[in-house]
Amino acid sequence: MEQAYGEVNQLGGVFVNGRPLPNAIRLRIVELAQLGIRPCDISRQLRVSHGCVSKILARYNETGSILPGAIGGSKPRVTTPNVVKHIREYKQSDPGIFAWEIRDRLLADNVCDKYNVPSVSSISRILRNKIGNLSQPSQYESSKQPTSQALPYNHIYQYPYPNPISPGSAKVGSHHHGVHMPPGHVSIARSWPSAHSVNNILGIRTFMEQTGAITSADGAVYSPKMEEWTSVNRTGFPTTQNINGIEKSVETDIKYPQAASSLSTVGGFVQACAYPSTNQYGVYGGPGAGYVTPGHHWQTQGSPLAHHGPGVTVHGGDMTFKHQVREVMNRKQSSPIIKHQDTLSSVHGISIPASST
DNA sequence: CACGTCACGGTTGAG
DNA sequence: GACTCAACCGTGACG
Repeated sequence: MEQAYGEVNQLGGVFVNGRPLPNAIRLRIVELAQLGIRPCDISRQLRVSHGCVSKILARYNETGSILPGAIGGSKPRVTTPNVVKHIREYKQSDPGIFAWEIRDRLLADNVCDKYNVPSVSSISRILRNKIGNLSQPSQYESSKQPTSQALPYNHIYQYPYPNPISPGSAKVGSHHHGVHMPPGHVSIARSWPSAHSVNNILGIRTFMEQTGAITSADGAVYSPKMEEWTSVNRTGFPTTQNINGIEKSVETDIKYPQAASSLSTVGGFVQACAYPSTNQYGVYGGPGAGYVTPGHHWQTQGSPLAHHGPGVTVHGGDMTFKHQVREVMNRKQSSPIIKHQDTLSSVHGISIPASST
């Protein structure tokens, strides 16, 4: 498996079908764009299809994240037992109620929020399938926990991005000026899992990422496998609350040798990524490097990245770092929401482990 | 020519 | 443990 090297696209770039580009590349795309380089040129330079460049940039502009979305898994269901219960209640109290009215009520009663409220069609289905016969006395004895409901995931789900931290603020301003803005500060990627993942792990992930990236960069010392970031992807979200999750993820292995290698410099940037790029097999690894810098160094411009932020050049101590990271995470955990500042600082921290300490 | 969009074939991971 | 299914991916092509 590990050998599963990718395919080569028309531009000569290597990619793995079905898998996201390495964060390093994604990052690079964003950075170059911020430097004013046109997407078509970025595409050629990095040898990534323009469709992909377009997509990544669009997402970045929209969410502030360079990270790929959460792949696989199931989206948490919105039709939790509690929601169904409420629907049933509404229907019982008003048999003629319309699905859309139920939807509104769910929102009004805070049974759901706009992010997890079932669609009208879902409600209709529920009415049809689960509540077909209203007559049936719900033995759900009422219950009243209006909001809190048992939505295991819900709460998580709730704020896809609402987190101020993220996308909104950050991203927006940033992209145009390549200035000091970290291209991708942390932010959440998409709305669902990702969001969560980030959510608590925000800092964490960020870290990991960096770690990862960096690590890989250094490759030298350790053989870093980016397992770290691995599952973070979505795993994070359910697990979120605990490092456990993380730890867990860590366990999962992934080999992502050095996708980021060339980007070593980018290290700092990685922060951009709210969370790891899922697992990318070594696939990119081998070729990766090559692929990243296929012919020419994209660093053409004098490695913009490098200049970029805070001490970008970090690749500090891989593993070591990891550990640190973990710890940090622990700490960070408390403050799931790390504003970029924090993030940044952390970033700095990266270069200067001190922060973590 | 640049770029947004989307079908396609693919992977992933929760359930 | 195999399977399902919905989510995401990047490419490549179209407009």
